[in-house]
Amino acid sequence: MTQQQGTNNRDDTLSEAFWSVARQLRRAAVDSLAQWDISPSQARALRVLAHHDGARLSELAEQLHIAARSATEVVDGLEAKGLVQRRPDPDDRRATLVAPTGPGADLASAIRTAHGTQAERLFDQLNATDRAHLGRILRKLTAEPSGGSKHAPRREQA
Amino acid sequence: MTQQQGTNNRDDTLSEAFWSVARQLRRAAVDSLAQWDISPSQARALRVLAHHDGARLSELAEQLHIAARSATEVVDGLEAKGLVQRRPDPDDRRATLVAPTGPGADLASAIRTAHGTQAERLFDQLNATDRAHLGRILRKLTAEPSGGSKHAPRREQA
DNA sequence: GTCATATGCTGAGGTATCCTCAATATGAGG
DNA sequence: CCTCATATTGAGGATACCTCAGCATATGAC
Repeated sequence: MTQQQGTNNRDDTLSEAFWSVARQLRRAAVDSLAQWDISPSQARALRVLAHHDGARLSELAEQLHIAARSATEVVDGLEAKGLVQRRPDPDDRRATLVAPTGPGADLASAIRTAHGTQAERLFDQLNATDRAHLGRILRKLTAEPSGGSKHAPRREQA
Repeated sequence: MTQQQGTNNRDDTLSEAFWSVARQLRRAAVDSLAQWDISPSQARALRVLAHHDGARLSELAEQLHIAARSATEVVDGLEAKGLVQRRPDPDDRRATLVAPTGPGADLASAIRTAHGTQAERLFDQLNATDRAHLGRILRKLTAEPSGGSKHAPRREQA
């Protein structure tokens, strides 16, 4: 159904290209984060936590667009390294607040200072205009999934 | 303190945004490919194979920007579903040619016809201009930066 | 106060992609 | 034949996600 031909032949590679870049990005991230013995997803979580200076696991999950369970996992890793600390939320005893420790905060800024991982370097080859475009477009895409997906980490289950 | 205004650190979220979109893309792909019982990476490989109508494993790996070993794995999966077939390369007995079977080719076109998985739909919310921008930018990024290290064999262990 | 029900976290277990390292087989050139 | 490069794969692992079930707590209804 549908006959969106005409512009079809080339742009079917949009997601292909996207994946290629994603792979590169991942490799670059792994590579440059190796010196701190931290994984990309941990670094991302740490960044969020450092920025908010403490957040609930559920908030973290939401920020990262991952399932709550996955946030637990990431935080486990960070806590094991002593970079963050869990503490009970005084306002809700079900909840757990996670905040960077001293070393965690230091590492967060170290990473930030090092230009947010060399991964960002990948984007340095773009000029300002392109970076702006990319940022704008990506933000447009993240805005909303457009259409209900059953896999989304949303509580939309009957 | 040091004022880091020069390069405008607002773009420190570029890779963040990128990851978010990548995640969405993955979910959308998994979702829409589920009806054919095929995974995203298998679909990608199948597409490449259908396009070339038979390629060596190593060629496939190169096309997909993955390690040869990983290509073996993907092909294993496709072969198990009867979508592709291995056969010895008549020109080089070390090599294996992989080509889509009848059903495999059919599926490849089905997927293509269905607008290359709903994953592409994600990009439909962009107008033509933005899609063009995105495509151009992504291609610029995939064009292997000056880094030179293409995730090649690195047996560097001190 | 006591339910029912919603919410927050995590244990258990699973999937998808990718990787490196070390065989094994073959090809190519001395 | 020997040596070196190349093609594929077995073995084993890492990362980053997920769902489902279970428990603790919160909250609103009665």
